Amino acid sequence: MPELPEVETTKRGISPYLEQQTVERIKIYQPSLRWPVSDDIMMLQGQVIESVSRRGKYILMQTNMGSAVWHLGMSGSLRLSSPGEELKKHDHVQWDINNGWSLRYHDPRRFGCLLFQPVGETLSVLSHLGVEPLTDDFNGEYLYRLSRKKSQPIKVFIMDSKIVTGVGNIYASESLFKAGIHPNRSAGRVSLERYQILAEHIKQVLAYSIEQGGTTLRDFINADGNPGYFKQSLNVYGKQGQPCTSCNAVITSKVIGQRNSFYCPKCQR
DNA sequence: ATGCTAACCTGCGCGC
DNA sequence: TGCGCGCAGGTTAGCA
Repeated sequence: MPELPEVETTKRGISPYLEQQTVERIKIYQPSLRWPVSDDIMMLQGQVIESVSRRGKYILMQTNMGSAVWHLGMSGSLRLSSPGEELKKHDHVQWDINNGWSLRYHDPRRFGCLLFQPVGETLSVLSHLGVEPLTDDFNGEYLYRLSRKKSQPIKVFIMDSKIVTGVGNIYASESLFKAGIHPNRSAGRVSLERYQILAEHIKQVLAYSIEQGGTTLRDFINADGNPGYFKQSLNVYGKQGQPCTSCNAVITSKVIGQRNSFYCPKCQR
């Protein structure tokens, strides 16, 4: 489920119920996530959540005793539950909040994580991240500069979190389609002009999806977590065998950098 | 330094 | 209905 827009939507949905509230109790039902949930996380019990923020696809909850760093992996979700709600299969972590709500982490595949970050430290998973795609630091010049002499496919390049964080498999395919760039083209052989166009499309597609996700915010607490908002605006993702919306050529799928990739062989060069 | 692969897991949909 | 297979929105560690 989670690409950057879903993570941002989650953050916006839960933060009003968490910020300036006290974490009364933390329950770990399944510590075996991508990395084991450290006992240190228990230090956050009794602490006030000063802020909830997002970095790439990570959600950070800051207190005076340190921060929780969450990642939703492929199948994770963070949502609020009310006291009576029974625990579901794959609910791995629960934080009881002093306002009566509980924060639940649910993740069938357990590719996500909950890490403890001490005050004054930055975990390596965060310190290695590249720029945020929705800031001015992310632009065509930036991509052009970092891609020189890189022979890897451009799709792999823009999905590299050390370069730019938060561009997942769906939006990589979609933005390359909009920019008319073949996903297999060498990153080092794309012009500045085309990188400028690509950067704009990445920003647009992410911002648009966040906007769409925002429409489900009002029922976020009880949301089943699958708004499906992006489905109708997809041009190539999952559309192999179907005609291109622009030129009618057949959309192709191909594994690039271990991930299935979708593109129009005619529009994208 | 850089680049590629394997690995972590469960659920779902499809073909037989 | 049931079973086996392939595939899935992510990302790091580790090896070549």
